[in-house]
Amino acid sequence: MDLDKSYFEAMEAKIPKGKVRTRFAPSPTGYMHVGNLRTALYTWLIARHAGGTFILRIEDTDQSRQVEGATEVIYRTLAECRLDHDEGPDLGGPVAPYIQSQRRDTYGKYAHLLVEKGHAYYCFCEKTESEEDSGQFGRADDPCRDLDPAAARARVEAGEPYVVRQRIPKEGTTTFHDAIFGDITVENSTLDDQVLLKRDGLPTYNFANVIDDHLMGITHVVRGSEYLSSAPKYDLLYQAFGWEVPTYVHCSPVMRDAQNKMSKRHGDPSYEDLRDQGYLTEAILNYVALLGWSPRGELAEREVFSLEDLAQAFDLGGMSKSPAIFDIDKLTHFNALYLRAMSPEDFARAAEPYIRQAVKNPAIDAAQVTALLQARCEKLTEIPEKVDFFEALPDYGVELFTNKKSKTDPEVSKAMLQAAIPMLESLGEWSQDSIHDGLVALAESLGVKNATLMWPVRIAAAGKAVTPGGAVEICRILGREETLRRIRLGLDKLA
RNA sequence: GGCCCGGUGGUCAAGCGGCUAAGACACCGCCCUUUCACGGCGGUAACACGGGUUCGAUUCCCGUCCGGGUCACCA
Repeated sequence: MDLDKSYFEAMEAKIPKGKVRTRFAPSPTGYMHVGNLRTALYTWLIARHAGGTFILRIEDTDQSRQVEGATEVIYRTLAECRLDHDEGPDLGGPVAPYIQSQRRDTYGKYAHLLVEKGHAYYCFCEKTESEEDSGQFGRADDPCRDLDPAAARARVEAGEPYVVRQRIPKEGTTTFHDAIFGDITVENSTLDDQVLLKRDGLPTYNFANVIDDHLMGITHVVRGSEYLSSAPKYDLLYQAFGWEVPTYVHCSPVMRDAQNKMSKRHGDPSYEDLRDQGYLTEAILNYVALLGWSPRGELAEREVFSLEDLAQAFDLGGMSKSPAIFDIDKLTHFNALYLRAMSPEDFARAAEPYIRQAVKNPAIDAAQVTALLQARCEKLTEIPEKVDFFEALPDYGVELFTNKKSKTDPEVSKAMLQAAIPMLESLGEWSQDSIHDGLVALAESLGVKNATLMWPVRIAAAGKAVTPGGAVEICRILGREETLRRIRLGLDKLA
């Protein structure tokens, strides 16, 4: 083993100091689920709130689980969500490389260093079945633990396969601190001599994490609470190296229901799935931020936060210890809020493609349609089905002409439509106001309520019971000719 | 099963020894109205249970129950 002191000194020298540094460290699975996104968001928020540095690190130490195009999904998602990183595989940085598979030598060196220090040992056992039959204790009494160091080193140098295991004290307790869970103390006897360096020379997740977080100068380690129980072993590792322990921030999981986490396996949506379902990135981030974190003090009642607002308001004290169930209805509500908050121009730009998906006829003015839609849709993807009647009159039944509230039935409707035709034909200009005034005046002269006339006109014009906009808007958009054609068609049905 | 963590309405949650226990989503009414929405107003609905500590517990402690996590040469 060459334990070149200067190597470690050089590594230490590169570590940036004095600023908050956080890292999002996904393993490339090709799927960015909501829990992942939330972890990335919180990690980013901690950095930005403090004016610190946000780092992207790819954890690909599992040779058997590589997924094609997986890192692209990560880059894409972070970029779309505007969770920009300052250092990473693509950008480089002072502590490059940022891909674990490219840091292999480093882990090996530190593993051997730890053996040298006596806090780890070489293990030549085939597999770890001994844990099974060691009774009460989850930990094996690994025979290699007490091998003579010199003898063990000789076997390693002779090329015998080995793993490096952490030497956990048999006695005593270890207490570690988490920013949201507080102090947690465990008996060392419940901790096992975990593998640090695998037989293939690559580090385990736990080891690589500690090494990288230290060497990259990470000050806040944000991760899922499933790592809570391995955290004491991390502290022991930091102690063994004589390193400063970073602040741990363990996040409770995002659940699909009371007992299951969100997962790809269950078909739960990833960020990109949600986006494809018509959810706005800002709405997703806003909602996800509030799943497990809530503002406190005077902000306690506020729910709408832009990314910038979040960066300013975010604090670890507002984080929840218990799991949160993902509620698509509430996300939908946020989406509707964001849709309505858009300027009419922005909304029109976003909505037009969806309108054109259903309405090809260039005579239909998409801009006029979007104006009707803004207060009426929760997701952009529901637009096509709402506006398809502009393209083609649906085949509808006469029962639609019956509405008890506006006192209309087929008989009344027939009279209304018959009266409407000459009026609409003689209208000077075809505008919102002229149609509206004409119809209202007609209702008055006929001695009926506006609704009694409007209902059949709208039904005849649209061919469906529920429409965005009323009779006037629909007629205006359809144009005089098409409106009259549809009303005559309605009359045919009523004949 | 051992160890660790958690437990306020269906959901997200505020609360951090004294409150008629916020707010939001969903749901249900009413108003507005040219259908549906939007908007406005109102309503149903919660401190898991049992012991302590205390003048006083949702809040602090213990136990029970329930839920989650973890016990890999996966992350």
